[in-house]
Amino acid sequence: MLSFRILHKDPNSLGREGVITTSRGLIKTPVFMPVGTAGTVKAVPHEFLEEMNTPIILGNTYHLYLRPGTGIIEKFGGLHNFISWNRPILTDSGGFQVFSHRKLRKLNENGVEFKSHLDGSTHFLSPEKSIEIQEILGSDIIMAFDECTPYPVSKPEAEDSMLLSMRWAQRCSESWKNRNSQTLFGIVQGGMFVDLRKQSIEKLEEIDLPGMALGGFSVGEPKNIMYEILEELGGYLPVEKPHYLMGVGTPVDIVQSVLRGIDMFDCVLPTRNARNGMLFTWNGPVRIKNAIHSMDDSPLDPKCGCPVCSRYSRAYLRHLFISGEILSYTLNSIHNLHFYSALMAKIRENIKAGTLNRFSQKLLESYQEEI
RNA sequence: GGAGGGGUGGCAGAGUGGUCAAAUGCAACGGGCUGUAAACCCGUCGACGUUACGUCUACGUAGGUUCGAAUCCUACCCCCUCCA
Repeated sequence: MLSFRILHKDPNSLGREGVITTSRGLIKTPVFMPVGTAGTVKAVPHEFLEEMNTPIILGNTYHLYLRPGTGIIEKFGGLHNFISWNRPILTDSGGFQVFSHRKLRKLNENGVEFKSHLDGSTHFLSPEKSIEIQEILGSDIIMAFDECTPYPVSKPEAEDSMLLSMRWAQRCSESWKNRNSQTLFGIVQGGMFVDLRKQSIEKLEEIDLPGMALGGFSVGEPKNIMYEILEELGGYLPVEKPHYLMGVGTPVDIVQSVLRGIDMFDCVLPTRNARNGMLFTWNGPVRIKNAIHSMDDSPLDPKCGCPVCSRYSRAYLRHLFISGEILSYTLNSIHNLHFYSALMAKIRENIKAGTLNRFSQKLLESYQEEI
């Protein structure tokens, strides 16, 4: 069971501040959900996620199904018990792997045959199978199995793909059994075509799932296309349901999307970039391996209250990264996730205060991006 | 004292007459990463000219052979191994 309540609306935009209630805890929105594909937010112990008030993390159906396999997770009574995380979990359906592993799979009306990237074995994922796996995982929010459309695609291709995803969403809904303990979100597709996207929203509204996700963005399209489409879709999404923009994004992407009515985000960026030495600060990105930091005894971000910034110098963080020390990945990830967590808290405060536009402007200056 | 092996770009290490400003790895420097096949990937890396490209200086030192030398010859300097 999941309920969504909007507490405040930004007077100057479609931004909303609210709360999602699940049986495993509250989720203040707008929220950023760290990605923990294989049952771990890479390099970060759960304790740190809890300390920085991470309300919910992601898991991935495809990856967990391949390894460790549903048998093991079922024996533990679900993913929460297996990984020892008792806050909410959202699992992606495997739809993103239809995109990211597109050279290793064959798609037909019934579903997708994947050739495992681990051992070459073949596995068939259908809407029903994805839901069945997600029921075994026991995640609080489960996602419809969709085809994440690549970019670029022609309009007919985008339409076919969207209609397929909508038929699959219907099948997901029909096979969704644990309606009391798990909540199913539908996923809007339609490539970069606004009319297809609107059509997709309408079809999902007919199925009437409790949450509305937008998929198929940040797949290589030019920077501003997504903002423009969100702009058009903002007023079109069902107001009373949470809006989840999948796989997005940069700090600027997130604020820009909140302004256009998005409530939920996930992205590998803070964790992957952390492991690759790119750190987010309130003054913009820092590439910690750059020579300029080699003697710098100041903290990564003096405005950041995270355990890393309160204790370690830039010079030390650089040394750890350059040396390939394991601790580097952990400290960098903790910092970046803390930054994202603080970013979302600020976004919520600014919605309450009606100052989200000003906040957005400030962030743009730090990240020197153009809208 | 005798016998043998070797000195190549920051390091390791290929190359043994022209296609060599010199493979490859590491280091260094810069960049990328958006529902995670990512502790990954890409670029630069002798100097000078913005770049295509050109010029110059370079494979221990000094000479030589050759149209042409990191590669062949001579001398010298240094290092390593084995034997006494």
